[in-house]
Amino acid sequence: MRPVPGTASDRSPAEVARWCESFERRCRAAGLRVTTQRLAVYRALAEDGSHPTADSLYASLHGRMPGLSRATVYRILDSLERRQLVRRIGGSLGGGRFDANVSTHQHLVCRVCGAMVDVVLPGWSGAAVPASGVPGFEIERLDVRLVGRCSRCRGSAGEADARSRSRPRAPRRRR
Amino acid sequence: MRPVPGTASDRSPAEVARWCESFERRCRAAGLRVTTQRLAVYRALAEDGSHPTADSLYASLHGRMPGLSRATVYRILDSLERRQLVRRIGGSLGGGRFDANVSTHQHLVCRVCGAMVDVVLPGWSGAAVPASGVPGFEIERLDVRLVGRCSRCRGSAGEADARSRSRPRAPRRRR
DNA sequence: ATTCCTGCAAACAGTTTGCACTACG
DNA sequence: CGTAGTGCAAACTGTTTGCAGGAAT
Repeated sequence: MRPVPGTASDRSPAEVARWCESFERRCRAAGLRVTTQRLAVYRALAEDGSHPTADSLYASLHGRMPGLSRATVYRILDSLERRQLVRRIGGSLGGGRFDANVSTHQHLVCRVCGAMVDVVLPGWSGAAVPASGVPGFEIERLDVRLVGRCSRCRGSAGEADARSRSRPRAPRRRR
Repeated sequence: MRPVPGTASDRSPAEVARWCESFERRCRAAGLRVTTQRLAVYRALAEDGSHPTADSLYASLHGRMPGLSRATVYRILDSLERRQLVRRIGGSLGGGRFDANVSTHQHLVCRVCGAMVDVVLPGWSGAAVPASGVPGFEIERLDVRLVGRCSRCRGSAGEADARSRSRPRAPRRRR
């Protein structure tokens, strides 16, 4: 799979360290066993602020952990998301993406290259909205994306959107 | 593919008629040929307020139009989205979903069953936000989802989320 | 008549599963 | 030592593509 764009966005080591320190505890509290694989996947996700996909995480880990299987990465991310230890971000663009940042925040999404960065808009906490009279619906959280073009993509004339970029691919077998 | 939940939400015939009437004109204006298939796909999407997937639309059309191919539905939706005649809604839940309603609005998403309904929160126009100081990012639109549980799913104890529901499936081939 | 569009089937990409085995607790 | 977790490979779902024939302008 192609790497997720915006890979340059690494998180501050201090923040990563803080998250990883408490991870083992939070894991146990959630009734999850602390395995080498789980730790590795979580750390990789915490360090990578580009909101990588499961496959993308697998690719970056596979070098260091040759035994690691793709299915395990999917299962781990699934288990972590279920216990709210990571967050899954819906994005039509190339499968589900993940975020180790579980505190309230929004996302800036570039429609051209697909880059996605965290942003905090003060006052946009979940509590701000449920007041609006909605049917019998119980709102639990807000999912806000600010879609536009990142500084890099504003320059390049490109009107093509992310989905349409021809991606490098192995030559297609003739039929 | 399984049908998208919340299929009960049909749009008002008046609204559908209005959209369909102008569709042919808007198509030509966008440089798209007006084909039987394009009309059919658009009408089906306009009538279905449940934000169906491409596959789901194909399934509902295939009965009436036996010749229609799945690839065509995908291509049509893609072409329409590019010209902004329909809107693609990113959602981790079961692939891309589409909406014939292209006016500014938000979505209520049930995390249990995946149902998705349009909702208009006054004052949440795109213009409300870009003022917030963001780097070199040019915000073009806001993508807001209110995630929670619909009235139907609040009743049923279910804590399982939509992704985890076992879906009916043909028996798996033994290996 | 020209160009876009469609149907078909195969290829692709992303994700999930059954089963046997490993290792956490 | 019991059970959650893992590796492997195959299967499955959703989507895209090349090509040849067909329809819209």
